[in-house]
Amino acid sequence: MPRMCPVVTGDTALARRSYQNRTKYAILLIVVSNVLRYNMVAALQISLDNLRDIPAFHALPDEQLMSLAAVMVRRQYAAGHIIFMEGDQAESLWFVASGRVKIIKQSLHGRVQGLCLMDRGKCFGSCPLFDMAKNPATAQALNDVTLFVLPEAALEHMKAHDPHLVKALLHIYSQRLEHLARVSEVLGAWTVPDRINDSLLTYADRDARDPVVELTQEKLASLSGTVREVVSRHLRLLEKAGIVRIEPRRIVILNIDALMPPCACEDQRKPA
Amino acid sequence: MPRMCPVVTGDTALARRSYQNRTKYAILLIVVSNVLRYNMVAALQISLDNLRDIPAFHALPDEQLMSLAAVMVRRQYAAGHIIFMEGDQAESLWFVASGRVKIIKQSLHGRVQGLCLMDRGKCFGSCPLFDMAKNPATAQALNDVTLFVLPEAALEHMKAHDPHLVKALLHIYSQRLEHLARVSEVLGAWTVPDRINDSLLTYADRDARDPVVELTQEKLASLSGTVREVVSRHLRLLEKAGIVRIEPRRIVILNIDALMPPCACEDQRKPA
DNA sequence: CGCATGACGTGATTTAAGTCACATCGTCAC
DNA sequence: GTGACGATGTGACTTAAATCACGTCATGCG
Repeated sequence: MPRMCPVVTGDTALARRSYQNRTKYAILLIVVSNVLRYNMVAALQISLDNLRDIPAFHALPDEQLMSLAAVMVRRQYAAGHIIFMEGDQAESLWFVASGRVKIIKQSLHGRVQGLCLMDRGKCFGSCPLFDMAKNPATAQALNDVTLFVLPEAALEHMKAHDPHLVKALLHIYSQRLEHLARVSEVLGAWTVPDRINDSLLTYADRDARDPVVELTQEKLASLSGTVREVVSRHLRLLEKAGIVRIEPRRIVILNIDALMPPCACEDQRKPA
Repeated sequence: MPRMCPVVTGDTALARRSYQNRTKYAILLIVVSNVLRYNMVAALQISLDNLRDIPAFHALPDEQLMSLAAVMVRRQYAAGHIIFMEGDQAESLWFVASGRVKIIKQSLHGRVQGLCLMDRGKCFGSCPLFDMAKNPATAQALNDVTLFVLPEAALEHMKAHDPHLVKALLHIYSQRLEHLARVSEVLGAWTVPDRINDSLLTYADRDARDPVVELTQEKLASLSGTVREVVSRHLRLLEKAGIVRIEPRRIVILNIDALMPPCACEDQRKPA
């Protein structure tokens, strides 16, 4: 049977040992991760400036920020740790202060489908906001990450007393909905190379003049719904065409226009 | 270049004439549909009983129902008509009174990826609820359909005055989010036959003892992210195995357990 | 330093699944 | 009845992309 694939993270060693037993290893890793997730490093106070860094809170008056700071908690996770799992009881709303968090779905066969990445300022963990009982997906720290946590109880209180803020959060989730719809389309209707290009664009850090994607090829593959080897080969093609430069654990985009999705360009097939 | 595919609806004739020109026909159809969508048949009053049929409104006191009935509008669309298009200005919240509506994403190449079906009682058109500017996907009448429309203005009013109802609606969208996350996983990590089975389960009408899927193979293919021929072949296999019975425009499920997703059954590969 | 480990490159092979090209049925309109 | 058209069945072919099996190259560490 086909389509078995990379395990949660860092599976090179496992892969080297055994391909047949991947499933078992996957299950194992999930269990291990479940333990790791309580392994946070610290829980400290949060300053107002910290909160102002988060777009949703940016325009809030100081008094509201202070009440938020009083109930929110700072947590840190090491790279690879599972923050919450799909199917878990939904507890709180999470904000990324630094680092990146990967939102994934894992089919029990061990295959991982990345849904999106959350970086600085983004919030995730939709569930309590919607009265959702269980998390719809898994969140994993991509690198070392600092999160601010808004516990469910506080959120409940906010829903009743601060509709304005709730509205801002809902807006964020509208984008989430849109993004997921897009992922579905891309996975269903695009070719794999197009999907890889799209992921490059989506996850590029565009601050610099040469945008950079700080991801291993493994993780890029998961976000594109494919496997490492294919990503590797496709990137090599792009590099030969002068569109990207491959560096360890990162890809530098040299010609961003060349990656633009096939929609834009009417027809990339031979015109004749 | 591969992966070109079924056009919006009823493309058999087109397909017969020309495979090469599909793209052009697809674009054409989209334009045509854009005209058709204003072609609703009637706009009539709505009774309280009509509203009570919708789960979200079920527990509402009469007075609230009456105020809803005052602002909501009934519309009817013929099979195949586009109700709204991806990218359109989001105008209102829609409820399905009868018939079924298909939510789709169309990549400009003419390929259609079905996201979900909405049947009686479901609501769609998330957007105004979230302050979303544009529709994230397209809605098309699958068969003749009657819809109740809650215009944006009324919704705006409701958001301020009836938090309880808004909460109920948000809950619906939490399920939407969950469903989309699932679609993404399924498209990215499952094999095509599994995806078809999953679609059969998802869209079966389970009221009868033998559940029935009232869909053409074409539409089933779109919902599964594949093409008609593959669906046809796979269904034939299922029929030979005694799991379904194929009838024109519908599939009768005889052994629903046999369709259950691969997750459930630990391992469907040979145990040795 | 050696060795484990994790990231990446690549050829060979396999196969799932899309594409093409017709054929077969109903049924509905005229 | 007889086209027309829409839904479906199917064989033959093609190919994108996954899998397998290694090899290379860094980096960290006892």
